[in-house]
Amino acid sequence: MTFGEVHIPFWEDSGHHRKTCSVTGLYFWTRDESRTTSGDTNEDPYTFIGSPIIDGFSMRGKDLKDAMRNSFLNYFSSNGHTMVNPYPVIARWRDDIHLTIASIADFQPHVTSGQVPPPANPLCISQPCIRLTDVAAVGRSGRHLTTFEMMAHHAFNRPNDGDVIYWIDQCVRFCDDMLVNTFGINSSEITYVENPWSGGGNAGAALEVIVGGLELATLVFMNLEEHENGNIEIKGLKYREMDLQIIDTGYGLERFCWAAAGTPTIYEAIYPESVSWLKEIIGFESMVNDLKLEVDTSALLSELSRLAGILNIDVGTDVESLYTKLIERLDDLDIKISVSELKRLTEPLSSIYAIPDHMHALCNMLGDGLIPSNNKAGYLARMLARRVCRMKSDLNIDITLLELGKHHMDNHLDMSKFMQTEQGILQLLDLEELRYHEMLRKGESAVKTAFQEIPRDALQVPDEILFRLSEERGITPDMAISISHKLGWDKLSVRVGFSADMADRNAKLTKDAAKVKEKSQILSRSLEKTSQDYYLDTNITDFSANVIHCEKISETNFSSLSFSNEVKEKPTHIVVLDRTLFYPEGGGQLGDQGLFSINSEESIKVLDTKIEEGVIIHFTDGELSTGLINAEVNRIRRTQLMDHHTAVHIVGGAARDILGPHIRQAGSNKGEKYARIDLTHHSRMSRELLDIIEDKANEIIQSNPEIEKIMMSRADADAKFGFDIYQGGPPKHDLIRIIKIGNFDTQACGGTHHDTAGKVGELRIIRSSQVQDGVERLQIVAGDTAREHARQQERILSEASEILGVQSNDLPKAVQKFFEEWKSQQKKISNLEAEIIRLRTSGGGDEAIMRDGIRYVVMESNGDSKQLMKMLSELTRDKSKPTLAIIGSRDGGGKIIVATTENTKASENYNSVEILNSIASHINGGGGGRPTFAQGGGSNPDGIPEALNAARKMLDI
RNA sequence: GGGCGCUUAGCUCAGCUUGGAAGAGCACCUGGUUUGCAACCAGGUGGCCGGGGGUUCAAAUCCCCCAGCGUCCA
Repeated sequence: MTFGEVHIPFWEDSGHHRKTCSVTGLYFWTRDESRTTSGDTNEDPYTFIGSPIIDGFSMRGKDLKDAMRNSFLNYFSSNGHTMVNPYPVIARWRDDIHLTIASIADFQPHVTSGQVPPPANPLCISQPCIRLTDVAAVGRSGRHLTTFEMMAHHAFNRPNDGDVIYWIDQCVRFCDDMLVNTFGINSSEITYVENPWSGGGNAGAALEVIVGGLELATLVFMNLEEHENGNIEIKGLKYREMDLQIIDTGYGLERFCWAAAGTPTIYEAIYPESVSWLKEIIGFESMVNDLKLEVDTSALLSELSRLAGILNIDVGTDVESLYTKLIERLDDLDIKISVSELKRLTEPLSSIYAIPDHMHALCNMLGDGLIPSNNKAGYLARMLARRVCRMKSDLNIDITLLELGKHHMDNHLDMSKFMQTEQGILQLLDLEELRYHEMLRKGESAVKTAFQEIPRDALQVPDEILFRLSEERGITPDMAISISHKLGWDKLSVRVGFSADMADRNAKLTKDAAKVKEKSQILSRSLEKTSQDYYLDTNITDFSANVIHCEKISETNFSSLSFSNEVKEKPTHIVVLDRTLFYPEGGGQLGDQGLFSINSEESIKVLDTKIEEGVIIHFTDGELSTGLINAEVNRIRRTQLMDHHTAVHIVGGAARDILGPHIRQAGSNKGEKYARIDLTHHSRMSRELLDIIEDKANEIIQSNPEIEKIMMSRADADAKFGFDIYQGGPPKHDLIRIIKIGNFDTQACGGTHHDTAGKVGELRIIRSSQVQDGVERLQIVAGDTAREHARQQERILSEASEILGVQSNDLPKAVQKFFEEWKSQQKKISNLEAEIIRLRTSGGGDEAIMRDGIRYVVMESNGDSKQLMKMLSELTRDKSKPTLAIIGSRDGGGKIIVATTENTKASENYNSVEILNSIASHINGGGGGRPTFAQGGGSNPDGIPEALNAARKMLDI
């Protein structure tokens, strides 16, 4: 049997036949012996539109989804599966993806790798998912969505341990039974297509479940993992069997709804309220009537949806060829319509369909506490918000993003399940629309500048200009063209195929940028994991332990290491012990420092501590031989690190209490001198706000709650505290350490903490800055450092006020006064200088010589080149006095300026640049400029008189 | 995580490619015009050209570092 084939007893028991699809060549199983195609080919149009294939679901929208979901979950619950609550759509437990893209993503990588047991086995779930890869096709194809719920039943088997829940046969039996007996689907219309799946390092046989031309579900039997010595080859990669066999299924909730509703598109089945609301607002009916089409629009739409479903065209990037093909197929069906008519009908519709879908994704993301940003997951939310804003303006509707959000939440969402409040989501939507309009406003002048070289009657814009506007300013080609029409380039259009090229360009840029970072090893050989004794009692700092390994740090190894700026000396050796109290850098907390005693007199310094695969590595300034040693962690530094780490948790909790549930830690750093915490928030924080948070944090410290340190399994922690505890990053172990500070803050954290919050003493938030849009960084000092910081501030104040001879309180006023005086005096000086120049040049002075109607001025002066220029312009301004002026100054290495009065005999006879170049050698310099105005300088100021003499000689004066 | 761009007068922005006297519009002030308002005309005030370093005789302009802001892709 080759990989991918599925032979199970169920096929025979139920009268299935294995056949080859006449279109795709894939094998499929069916009860209908006369069937020739697998069901999901371009010869299998949707059969359920207008005649539903799932009975008994007459409702629409949210009610329909709820009922469908319940039926599914009930079926599996009553068949031995434990129902598991859905996970957030923001995949914070993973560091490889931002969004939950499938139900199995909930259990990756910890459960699928076998490291952590599943929360239940077998289980069923309906997981909201967001996939943005086909975002451009949403609304156009009739079936694409960015947000959907993946209903699933999962089983995790360990056949080697004799622990098998169920495998392929039972899985298909469940599926078939449910489709036929719960959803009333005609059994002869179901096909199971053998189409093996591989991706993300795993692979397995799989069946696509197709009914009525629509793929309702996929059943994946994941039992292979990528391995260099694997004996199974799939698509050029080698795989081997895993210990774990995973039933990974996915049933599209929305597709079930569509199949039950039989509406022209999937959007009408799940978002009927939004679709009709938007249609009403833009007056869709009268718009259609105005088109005076010969055909019935509802029939046309159904036809379009059927066709889009089977046309194998990338709807996202190649809209034009989709239209061309649609017209051809419609013509075959005797529906006569032109491309422009079809577009006028479907373009507004595609937006009407896409808006509720996008709002659904957006509300779900924001509901999970995401803050829109210009980076990472936050950017995805912003992109969706901006797509909606754009569609809104294409439709020319006068409704805010906030109103759309309100309408969507009222009709399609159960807000009680979200962490963010409805008010909070609305505020974020409002902010996003403001930012969008700000971008548009700036975009207008950007287009004006970018297009200034393009003739007004041009038909097209160079690609590069459009690429750059899009990448740097967020102005899509369509937007750029529409702005340009307003500005007077009324014949411009986007060239056909441009968006496809832009997608290619992005793909190429991404590919070029993808560099694999090599993870370098610190240790030259593998060692036993070190016993992490610092967790036993964070207050003990003296201990003895056995040295089990010591090596010199090679130059190449050193260059791949990075140390914090608190590591002042260059380490020479690394030392590994069997047990240690030294905390290794991790979770944003810097590594411990201290001493290793060789004997009662000699010791070496521990400069930093890191961890690699469970082995704790001490970086020292000397060598140790194996055997027992005494060691001591720098107690003052450790205490300070604990002050800072505990303070960071407290500030996070205080900020969440004051600003709302969307406040999350996006990163942190705790050193000896200060700590910082990055918090997700949509706006900049004022000093007043920081003060409020600071007060709250100090209140928490004063109330002195106990700091609990709880060890528990990953599954228990997830169940008890939810995913908010993983603020420091995705968890990497099965056993998790929870730090719980009263009721103020609970986090999974490996750092060292005090036993009670009061030990921190006091904390100050000394400044805030923005790391990226939507992330605010707070700098914190706590404990002794807080006091030291206050002292330093006072020193700065008193020193500054001493210089000005005022009291500290009067400092701002005094500085203001001095600054203003300084400015006005600068002004006065420059006016006086101008006056001097006028006086020196008005009369022509002794330096002036008249000859042949030209005034020659050759003189030395004071001042920098700016002042000289002023002088020269005074001298050569008057056209009635043709002048050649040469002025030199010893300022700044020597300056010479040569000028002639423009359009006069002087400028005709003399070239300033030539004169300058011929005399500049005397000051070891050079220069240049225009023929009537040249300036230069050099490095030999004392050469000025010689240079001027040379000029006089040359001019013969 | 990877790019790209922007920062110039109180505001909105040109100028940077190719180094050589800091610009426009709006706002503001003065004068003119007008019954008044709006508008208009003439003149004027207002700039560490984000910060720091470098190259150069000379940097808003070229190079490097930092900061703030924006934007695209994953």
